[in-house]
Amino acid sequence: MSRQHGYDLIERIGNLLRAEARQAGAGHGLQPVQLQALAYFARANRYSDTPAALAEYLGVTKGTASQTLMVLEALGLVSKREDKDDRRVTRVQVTAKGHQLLDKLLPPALWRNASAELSAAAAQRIEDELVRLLRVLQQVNQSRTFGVCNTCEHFLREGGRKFRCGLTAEPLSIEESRLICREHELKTGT
Amino acid sequence: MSRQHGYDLIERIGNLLRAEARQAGAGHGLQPVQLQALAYFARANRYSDTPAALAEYLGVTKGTASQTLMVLEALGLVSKREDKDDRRVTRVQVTAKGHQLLDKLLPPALWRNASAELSAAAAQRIEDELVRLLRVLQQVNQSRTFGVCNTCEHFLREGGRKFRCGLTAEPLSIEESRLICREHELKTGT
DNA sequence: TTATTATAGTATCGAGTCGATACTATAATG
DNA sequence: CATTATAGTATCGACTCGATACTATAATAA
Repeated sequence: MSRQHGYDLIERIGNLLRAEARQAGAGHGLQPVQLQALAYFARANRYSDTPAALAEYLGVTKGTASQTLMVLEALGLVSKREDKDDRRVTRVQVTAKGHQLLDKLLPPALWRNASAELSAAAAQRIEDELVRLLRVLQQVNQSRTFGVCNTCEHFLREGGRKFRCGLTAEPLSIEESRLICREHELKTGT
Repeated sequence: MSRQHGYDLIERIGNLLRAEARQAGAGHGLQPVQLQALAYFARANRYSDTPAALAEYLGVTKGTASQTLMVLEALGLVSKREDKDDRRVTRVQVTAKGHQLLDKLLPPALWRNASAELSAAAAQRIEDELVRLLRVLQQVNQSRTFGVCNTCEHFLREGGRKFRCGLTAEPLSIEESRLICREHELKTGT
């Protein structure tokens, strides 16, 4: 019935959620971008917990990403440490305080309430279509997918509960296999 | 397959499109928000072409909306005029230059290319689910829907090609009935 | 009528985003 | 060992955006 185009719809939805995220974060002195960055590191695996990866994920320059991180660090929501092997890289962890805040703020109340209004089936349909849309966009944009490790082209099952990354050849824990990875690639033929 | 949650998906999609919109507008000295505002006025009907309506649409304060408009006016993309009946209100029109720019920039190339990759049926499925999601969000948020006039609860067909708004009692042209309206309300039982 | 209150919009300020540029430090490559 | 690439930071300027205060006009109440 509605004659709105897809792009307008996405814009509308984005505006509503952004306004909500702004309000949610404002109470704790956080901008929407900062909240997104915090959420990213809470779900990033060991190949993806760096400022450079955040910049790619958010689609901003590394300078901007660096600034965002400085704010989060000053607030005690994340901590940094130097990588042992490559002393150029900095690794970022979410602190207990950061995790606590995330649990409280994300997803925002509007989203939670909206989800409650939907049947499980309806929510699943929406999610399925969103996944399709995202994949096409990423494919066209040739951007990294930042998918979950165990859905990756490089993910190997070595029998039982043993997993390995085919790209780095390193073994992976179950927990690790559920985090998002910068090197994630869509399985061919999916 | 994917274990990402709906909210993360929306965030990802939003980031990709926002980065694209930023790039598109940057070449013409426009910020993403300014482009959105311009697009809004290009599709706003006569009840909705004011700074206050823009503020509601974008979810920002009227001060912010006013500033955004000042930029667009300085660039010659919109023009303002006083309302005849209520001298407090300002009406905003997109200039020829503004329309020209919009045609060039929106929807952004990424979206156009992605659409080209999808079958008509797949695109329709995505759009349908986006509409559902948006409606639930608006319902929960109790925000205005900003829908197209002829999908409104107040829209009246008076036989043939004659239409009328049941809220203001004014007659509507066919063209007008295709624009978005600040007073739009979802039909009950849809 | 006249006071009060509500609404539309602008002006101004400060905190923050974000891109651009330049820079340092380390690693990889020739 | 020189060159080049990469990770990250520092700094600056243009801009967003909320908060607050303000003006002008309209609607409402006394």
